[in-house]
Amino acid sequence: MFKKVLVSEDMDDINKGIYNTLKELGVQQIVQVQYCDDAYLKIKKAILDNEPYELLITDLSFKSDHRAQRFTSGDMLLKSIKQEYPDLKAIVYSVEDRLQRVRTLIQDYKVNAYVCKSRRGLVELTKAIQAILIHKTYLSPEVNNALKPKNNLEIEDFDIKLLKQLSLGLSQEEISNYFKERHISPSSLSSIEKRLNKLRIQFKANNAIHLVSIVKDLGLI
Amino acid sequence: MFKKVLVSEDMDDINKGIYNTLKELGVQQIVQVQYCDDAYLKIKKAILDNEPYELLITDLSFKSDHRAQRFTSGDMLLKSIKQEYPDLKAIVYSVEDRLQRVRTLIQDYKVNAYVCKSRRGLVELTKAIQAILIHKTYLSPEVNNALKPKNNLEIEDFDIKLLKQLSLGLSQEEISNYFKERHISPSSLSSIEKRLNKLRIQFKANNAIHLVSIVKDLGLI
DNA sequence: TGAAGTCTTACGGAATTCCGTAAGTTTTTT
DNA sequence: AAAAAACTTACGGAATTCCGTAAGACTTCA
Repeated sequence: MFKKVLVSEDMDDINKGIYNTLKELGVQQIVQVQYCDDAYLKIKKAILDNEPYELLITDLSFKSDHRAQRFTSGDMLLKSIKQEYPDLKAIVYSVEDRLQRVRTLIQDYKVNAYVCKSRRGLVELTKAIQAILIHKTYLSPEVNNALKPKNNLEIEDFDIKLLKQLSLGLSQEEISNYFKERHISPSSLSSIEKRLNKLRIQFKANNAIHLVSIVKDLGLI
Repeated sequence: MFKKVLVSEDMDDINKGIYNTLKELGVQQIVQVQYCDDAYLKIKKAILDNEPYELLITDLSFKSDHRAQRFTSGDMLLKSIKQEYPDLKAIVYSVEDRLQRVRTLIQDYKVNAYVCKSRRGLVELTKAIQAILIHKTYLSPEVNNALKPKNNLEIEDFDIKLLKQLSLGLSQEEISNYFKERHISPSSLSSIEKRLNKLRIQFKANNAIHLVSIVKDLGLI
């Protein structure tokens, strides 16, 4: 378990929750700040003192007040920190769930986990920490599909249905009608084509026959 | 076991073998004739006497001699007999192994078994009799595929190769070239098409995709 | 809200498959 | 050796699939 953790979060009550969670996880040294600038300075200082933080947990949005700040948001803090100290693990803990923002943080800033503040937020935070301990990134369920569309195969239930009917000998037009009858969307011939084309690319199949052959071997249908 | 059996066969030594075999099987009454005409008359007579034969075993080819005959071959005899008395069981016991002739006898004349005279001919004959007793038709191994091409799968090595390449994503034209390179015949696009069409019909597949799906499920490829 | 992105649908042309017909070859049968 | 059957190949048109473009609806983003 991490020994020294920095928490950057301006809301007192939330800070309390995080603190308790970290204590329960066995974190010995927990430092909390309410401004991003403070977080930045503490991280710098700790490194100079040769007692670096192992993990940063930060919110994204901070209420602005009379104090003028260099970093007004968690994004900016993370960008700088991760550039200077790529090895420092970082978790975003925020209500923000816009997928593109999540994507930027994970892919560009190399944040290690993204946890949405929600009813189960602290549980998710625990999972995130445990994931990072074994060098994995973690996304709470609300934003779990932020990365998938780009990289991975996002084989939906729909795709399985589609491939299944295809393997049963229906033509693309018949599948279209089949879906229309059952009010499964999308159902147009054009969409069927498009989806199959996507699947062909994903599975590196030369044609529909090859595609069905591959997914049968994979046990998908 | 059959009680009353008629054997129509013009070679003495073979007659002897059949006789012994039938005796061993427990057939009580065995009548042997050397002309098809005699066989026909005996069958007629027995029915009139209300003591009909239960089984006819006949050769196909008979040496012609001075006696003019109405039926010069077993085929003709069987055709007439089966037309008049469809219930009388009949076994052809012949050296003939041309598949088409076998097919005609079984499918058109409704002969119950076809046994090739060979080294193991009498063993096969025994099997045939036992099969007929449980109302099954029997074909000795030499001609066992006489019926299969029509009904069943006569899946050749070629077909497997073809289906395999198809499942690997090659177009029919690519398969054609693939076969040409490897001197596998037939290799023309037209032949590939024709063969696949035959396979589709055999496996009741709607299209090539369906076909590959089916043969994969069957474990053929 | 306006802009950007995604999803669904439509359309058209090229490529491929599907299917019947038929000619030329080879094998089988008589 | 001639006839019949089966096999291979070719050809042409219809149907289907493949593939790029694009418009309209909806969602997400700033």
